[in-house]
Amino acid sequence: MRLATWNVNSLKVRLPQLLDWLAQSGADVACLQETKLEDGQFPRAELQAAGYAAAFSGQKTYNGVAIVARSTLEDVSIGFPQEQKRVIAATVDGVRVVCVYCPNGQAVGSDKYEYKLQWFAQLRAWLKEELSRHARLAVLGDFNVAPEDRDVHDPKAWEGQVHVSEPERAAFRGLLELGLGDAFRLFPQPEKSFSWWDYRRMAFRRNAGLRIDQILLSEPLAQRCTACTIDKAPRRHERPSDHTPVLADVA
DNA sequence: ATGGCTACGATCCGTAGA
Repeated sequence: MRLATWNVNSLKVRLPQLLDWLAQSGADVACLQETKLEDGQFPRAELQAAGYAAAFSGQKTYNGVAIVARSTLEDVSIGFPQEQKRVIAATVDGVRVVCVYCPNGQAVGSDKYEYKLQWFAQLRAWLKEELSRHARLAVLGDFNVAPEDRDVHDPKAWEGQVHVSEPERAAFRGLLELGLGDAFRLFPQPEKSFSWWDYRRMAFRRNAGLRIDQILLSEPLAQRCTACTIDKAPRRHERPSDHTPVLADVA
């Protein structure tokens, strides 16, 4: 089973790229973030024609998450109560799939930063509950945290900044402490592997990025995980998302 | 010096992202 996550930064703009990528990547399940679409605008028919069912929770302009899958999506849940549409979960082929779009946090010390830390505490509590019911659980998404310095192109320049600050990293580790593993770090990886690059200053060409999109696997899934990779190809397209997909294979 | 892109929904600039 091939699981994937991709912050598409507007599904309306990126739908053609998503359909191409689904056909090429072999993804069985794809978690999408920043769809920026109300549910009535979700391109259900286009995805269905491509062979994917979908569960989605969206809003206009901001946020919005979706899970698309070749198999049936069962027991769909929109996660913990919230105005911002950032969490959706479904069971696919016996795997509990949780799609998250964690808050950005804007700047350390801002109201949005405090919201981000509180949000992670809520997510942790909610995931703990989900894990008690689902041994085979995967959390995929844009966590907006680079867990370690090796996930940052220039750790010195980023030191203490939002996405790498110690409280954010502690919040991320708090999720791992529930018994989840960062699939990407289960395997040897190339140095300077990132999943996001700023649109400005030719950041992608300079590989000035962050690894802020992750796939977390519960122990039974981590033991069966055979690969985890970042697919940089979509970031090279015309009009790309600033994020690129991350994939994990689970036997 | 603190911007630089991109998407969006509002107007022809502001907000947000990371």
